[in-house]
Amino acid sequence: MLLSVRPPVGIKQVAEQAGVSITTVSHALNGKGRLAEETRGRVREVAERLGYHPNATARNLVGGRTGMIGLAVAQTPAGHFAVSDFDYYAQLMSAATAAAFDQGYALVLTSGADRSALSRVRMDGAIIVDPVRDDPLRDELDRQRVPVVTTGRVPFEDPSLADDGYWVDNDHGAGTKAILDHLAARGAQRVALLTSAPVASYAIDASEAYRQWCAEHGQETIVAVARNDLTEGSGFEATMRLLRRSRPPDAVYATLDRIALGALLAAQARGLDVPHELLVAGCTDSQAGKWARPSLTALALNPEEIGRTAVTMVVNLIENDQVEPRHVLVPTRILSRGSTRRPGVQTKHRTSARILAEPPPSQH
Amino acid sequence: MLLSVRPPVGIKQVAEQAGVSITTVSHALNGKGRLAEETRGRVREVAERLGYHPNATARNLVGGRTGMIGLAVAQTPAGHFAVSDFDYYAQLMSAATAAAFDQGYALVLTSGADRSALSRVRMDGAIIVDPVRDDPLRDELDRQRVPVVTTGRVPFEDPSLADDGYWVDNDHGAGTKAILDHLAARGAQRVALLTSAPVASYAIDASEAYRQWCAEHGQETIVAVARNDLTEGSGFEATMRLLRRSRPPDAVYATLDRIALGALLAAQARGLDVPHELLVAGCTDSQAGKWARPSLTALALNPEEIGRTAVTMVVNLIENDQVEPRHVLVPTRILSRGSTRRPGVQTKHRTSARILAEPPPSQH
DNA sequence: GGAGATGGCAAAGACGTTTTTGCACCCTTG
DNA sequence: CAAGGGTGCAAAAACGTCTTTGCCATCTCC
Repeated sequence: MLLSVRPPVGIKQVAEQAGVSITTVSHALNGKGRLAEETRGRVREVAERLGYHPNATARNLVGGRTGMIGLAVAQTPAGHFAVSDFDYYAQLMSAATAAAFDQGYALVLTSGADRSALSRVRMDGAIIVDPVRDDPLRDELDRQRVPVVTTGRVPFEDPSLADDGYWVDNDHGAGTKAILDHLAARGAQRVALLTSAPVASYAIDASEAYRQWCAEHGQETIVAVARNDLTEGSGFEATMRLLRRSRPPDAVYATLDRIALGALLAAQARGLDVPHELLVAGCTDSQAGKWARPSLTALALNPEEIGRTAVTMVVNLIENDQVEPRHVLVPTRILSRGSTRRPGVQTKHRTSARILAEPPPSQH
Repeated sequence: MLLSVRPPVGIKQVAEQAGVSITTVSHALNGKGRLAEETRGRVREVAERLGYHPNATARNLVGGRTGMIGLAVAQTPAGHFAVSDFDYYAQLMSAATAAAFDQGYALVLTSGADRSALSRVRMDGAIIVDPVRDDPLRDELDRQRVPVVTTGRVPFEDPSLADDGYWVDNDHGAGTKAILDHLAARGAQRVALLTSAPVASYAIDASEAYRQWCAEHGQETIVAVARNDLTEGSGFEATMRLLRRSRPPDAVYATLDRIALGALLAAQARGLDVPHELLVAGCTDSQAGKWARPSLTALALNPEEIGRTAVTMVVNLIENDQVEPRHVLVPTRILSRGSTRRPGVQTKHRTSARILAEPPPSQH
């Protein structure tokens, strides 16, 4: 193989070859200025022939924009999750990537824990997934006036404080009540809530909605908080605690699919048949839930829509310095599956959440 | 809210505040030049106080590096997959992100189909996952002398042509033979191969290994190629074709987990008990496979290791302009689960693939 | 006490674009 | 035919940093 030290082809080389100035090249290629159409064509052709691509860095330097949107993946005080742990994140990211690309941006993955991310990569905007309070990256972004959209809200301990930043979130309040109704419609008398530590807004919303729903329905609140690792194991353990009570629940709603799957395992370990002796439902659809036996009824969160919306919002903030509305609620829907399937129960449409039937097996 | 138009703090502002020249600031902050330690400290302190972060774009322009590694996600002629479709991709990406971050780089997601990606974002190197032939992005990267590492090799129709680029891949040959041995050890007499169109190297490797194994074991080759969408539906359909044969197979190995899951559905539809009447195994571990009933025996590919290795290789190429070895094979291992569990069968260790038992339920 | 070595710093150039400014030229119009 | 306006293009400035060059002062040594 020849060690050809080919000098990089820049705007200068194109100008030389085309016999024009670099201004003309820039104008011709960017459709600016006043140029003869013939000149434009010629320059374009030379650029093509030379395989010229403008240096993105230089372009960014003068333009002040980088065309990059940071995506800070989830983290908790207990460490940060691998994206692969939850279908939710993967789907959100996948949709966000496509949406960003369509709008002329690229997504750059960054760690939410590391504020140095900003001095490595200049981003025009950022999306923070499931933000926690006092996120150092968020602080840094704010200081640098980099627009931020969060998916899920910053959880405040005082619920009267609302997150007035830009965010897109599910309507977890309505969704939670819908799935509690779903369980009640199938005969649940004592629905327990299986939740995680309130480090993310969805956990807080779900708890709040659960309490309200119980008050409205005159039901005792039965709550178990799963260990922070949020695995099937922690769901298993928390459910076992519930089932050992003197008056155990007859239905369980978990705020995370992996925890709900742990609940299925716990029911199995206790010899309880799901759905006949215990109803189980989870939040967030997942492949695992689809394939579990019984398959897991889930509150689907539509992470693709959330990812797309977040990208659109942050792009608007970048390009127009504003976006309306500041907050977007994405509807949830209930995927009714085996873990809540009881004969002769008609589905009730009680909330805005759409109720969908399970897809046919071959589609799964 | 006050509309404070705060001017961005640059090296100039720091120099002013510290009463020195910008050269001195740059030298102080980067540990270059000959400066009094006291001066360095003072400058550093002023920079900290002002919240100064060097502009990454300008720094890149002069340095010629961007600190970014492109990750081109999978694509096929039939369109590109969502990353979320396969746990494999999500795990690879997740591990690659962490590895890149550890080594001072950030991962930028890009579409493999779009060669314009390069003029948007300048990347120091790129990782292309499951490359196809004549990838336009790859061509463009080569032209621009951007180092590329692929995970999986570029599939050549002529097997005598090897991909001499830089790649990291599983040892699909050894892995395939190991899992075929696994099936044979459980009584399979007629193992069928369920594969996808040979657009990726793993499909080619698996087919080749399968043919060799059949020749060595005097078994007829039984091959079905699944539709290109690579869903459970295509696996279902392809398996049904196999099962309708006059002499149907008694075991099926699928080169993708979703196809294997489709095979489980097909067996169910035909009333065949898995594993007693039909053995099923798939390539690639997934949550769905873990939770399917019976749970799916899988050839685990260790995508995290692949992602990490690819990042390390490309970083070496960027920083040292070379890397040894040019090719890395990551071992596979067999996750033996319900879909191949038959009583009284001892596991045989016949290849380098490690055979692991299924984790306990609560760990899943 | 002068020559050389060393320390501290400022000025200027470079990175590769985009954008602004300005100069010619040609055409129209009264 | 001159004034005004449009057209085509080149030169230069700007983006924010790092790096090189070189000047000046101070020290060290004989």
